[in-house]
Amino acid sequence: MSLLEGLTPAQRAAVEHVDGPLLILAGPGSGKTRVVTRRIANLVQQGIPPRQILAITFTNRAADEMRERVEQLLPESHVWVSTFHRLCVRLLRQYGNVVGLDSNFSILDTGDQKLLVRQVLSELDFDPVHFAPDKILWRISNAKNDCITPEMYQRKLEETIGDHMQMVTGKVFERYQQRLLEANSVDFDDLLIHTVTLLSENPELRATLDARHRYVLVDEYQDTNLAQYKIVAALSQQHPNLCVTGDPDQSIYGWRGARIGNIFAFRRDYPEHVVIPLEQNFRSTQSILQVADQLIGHNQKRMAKRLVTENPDGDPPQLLICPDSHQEADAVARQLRDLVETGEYRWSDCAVFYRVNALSRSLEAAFLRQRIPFQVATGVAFYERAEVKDLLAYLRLVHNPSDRSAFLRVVNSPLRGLGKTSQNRLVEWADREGLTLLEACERAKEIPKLSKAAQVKFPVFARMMGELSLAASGSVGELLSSILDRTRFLQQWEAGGSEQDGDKIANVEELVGAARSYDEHAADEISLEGFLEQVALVSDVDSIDRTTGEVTLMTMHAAKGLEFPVVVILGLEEGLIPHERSLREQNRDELEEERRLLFVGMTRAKRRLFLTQSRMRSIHGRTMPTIASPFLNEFPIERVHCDGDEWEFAQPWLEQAEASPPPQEPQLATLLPGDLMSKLKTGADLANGVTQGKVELQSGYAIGMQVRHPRYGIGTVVNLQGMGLNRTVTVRFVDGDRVQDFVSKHAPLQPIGVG
DNA sequence: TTCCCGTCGTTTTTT
DNA sequence: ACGACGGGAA
Repeated sequence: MSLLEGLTPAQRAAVEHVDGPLLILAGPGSGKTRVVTRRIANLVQQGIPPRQILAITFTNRAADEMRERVEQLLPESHVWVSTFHRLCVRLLRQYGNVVGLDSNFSILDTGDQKLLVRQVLSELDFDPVHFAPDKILWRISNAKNDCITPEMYQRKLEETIGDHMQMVTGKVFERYQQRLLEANSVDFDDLLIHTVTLLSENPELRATLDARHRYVLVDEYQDTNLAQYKIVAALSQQHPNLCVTGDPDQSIYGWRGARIGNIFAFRRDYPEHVVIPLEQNFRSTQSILQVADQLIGHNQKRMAKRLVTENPDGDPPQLLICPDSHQEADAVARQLRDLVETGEYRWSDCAVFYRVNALSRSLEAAFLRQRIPFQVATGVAFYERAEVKDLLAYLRLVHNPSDRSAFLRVVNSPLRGLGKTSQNRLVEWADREGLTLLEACERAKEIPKLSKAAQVKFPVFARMMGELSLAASGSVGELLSSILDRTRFLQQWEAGGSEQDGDKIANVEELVGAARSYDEHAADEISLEGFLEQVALVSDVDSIDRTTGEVTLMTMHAAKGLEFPVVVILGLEEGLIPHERSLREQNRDELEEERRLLFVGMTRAKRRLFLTQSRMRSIHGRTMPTIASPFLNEFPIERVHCDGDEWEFAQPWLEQAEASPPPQEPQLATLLPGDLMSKLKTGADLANGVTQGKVELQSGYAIGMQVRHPRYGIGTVVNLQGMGLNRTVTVRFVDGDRVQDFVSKHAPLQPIGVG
């Protein structure tokens, strides 16, 4: 098969590009993965050694998909496809000593991080109630994303009038970082910033890696933060064969430091670059694309760009309006069931997205009630269970004996009478003597004021840990079971026999199973490192399996990069979409990010798109009336009232608001150099030409008119609202009490006379 | 040292 | 409404 088969001219140009920097501006559904994988295959066909090609993604899922698709085109090619974080782990395992890390460093999860901040707070004598560890951690993480070191943070603090929280954060940051290094540990952000340091402070190493990875590809470039940007730049200096793909309209990670500007800066950074916009959408129907396009058109900071497709019109998107979240969930379940029962869709074709994870609950309940098979994208949940984390901490401690977080997690779990008091004495003494906690255990007798019992038990614990090793066990699975034996781990719950106890035992067994399957998979390259890395770097989205025949439930963030024939987006309400945090203090950028998020959600849909709005929603346990999302005024949509009669009360939130016209010309000229701008405008003009070709029809409906709908049968027009594009016609159908609004321009209604 | 109970805060999104 | 955390009792 030719690599160029079935491609548009733009796609073909991207696939054929070999040397030099390339920016692919890929709108949703534009066949980006297809183009990127074929381009990789083409590089190899042109004689470039696969080992010189490095593709970087954000999620494991994206990496797996890309790797698989490259393998299909080029079996046994072994192109390196990795996430940013894995890439960094790999570099740091090899060269981390330069930044003070031993190759067996541990990766802390958020729970460990929080605990560490708590410890640091207490060491520094700050009140953890007033200075919430979460918030401090958030600030530290933000600083790290911007490559700000503790010293820089402190210096900045001296120059400005920082608030109290900043001062505390500065102090905690410094000590936190020091503690991490002492424990030979890193947090997620460290993986990136240590790599940045590594590359910037070692010119020869940087040059070596630059030469080794001559062809670098970066997916979702609009979501890179400063650290990631620097890593990519460092690998593309002497050999700037850098290909980045992205779409500014799909930038949804600004809140965690992503800089949408990185994609605009590409031209500045690589003046000899080529830009290829992929604007044709192969995924969605016209009518879905139209609403998404109108929505995103309301963003001010944006490149002028239109979405075009040659796909059929399809069914118009609908807004399901429900009295409360319970009925909302039922309505969604019913809607999906209806679609599946037509035989046109399978459960696995359907997905439900929401802004916050909390919204999945009512849906899960409804799906259980109605016996609809579903899976929720929450992979981390398993690794967050206490018993699982404990066992993993044992592994971490075996692998990295200086891992303090792991030590403190397991030293008294299962309970062995080594409580807080004894632990504190141990830690204090170990710090004074400059020993690791395990070393201190062995010399427990020397610790002042330590109870007799603890003086005996600490060394016993240390001896047990000393006897555990991967070498002795042979495999991770075996190592785990010998940990289970030695610690009598399962005895904690075997006596109980309650349901929760059973769950815990089952979780432990599942982890052992995961370890054994890792052992098999890794074959002769079994390492504790490999297994721990695998579990440390999983994310929610990695757990979803498209082959199980189930409806998928996930956040809109997690949905990026996926597509489904049927998509439902829950909770189009102010405070939810857009999220209330983006509404505070008139933060326009955040509001635009919320709009992009909804845009991402909508553009996942191939054929059917449903939005929902519940008129009541309980938040923090209190049930409150909701306000419709302001975004609903930005595109026309059919409204379906999912409760029987309520519609007749002219509730203000039920009325079709005038859709506000999109602002004339998005202003982005300052961010966007002329060349790129003109190319994009051409595409936009083209798209405009297409839409302008359509003639605006007079609606031709009247109240009382009988109409026929291909799906819902015969009904009566009961209301008309709005003008022009947004003219809607409300029909009450004879069958099943259904009342529905149609955008009259698209309504598949056939007048059959006046009743 | 552990366990139980009451109080408090908590919610964005993720590698 | 729910879970985490802290304080007090066993």
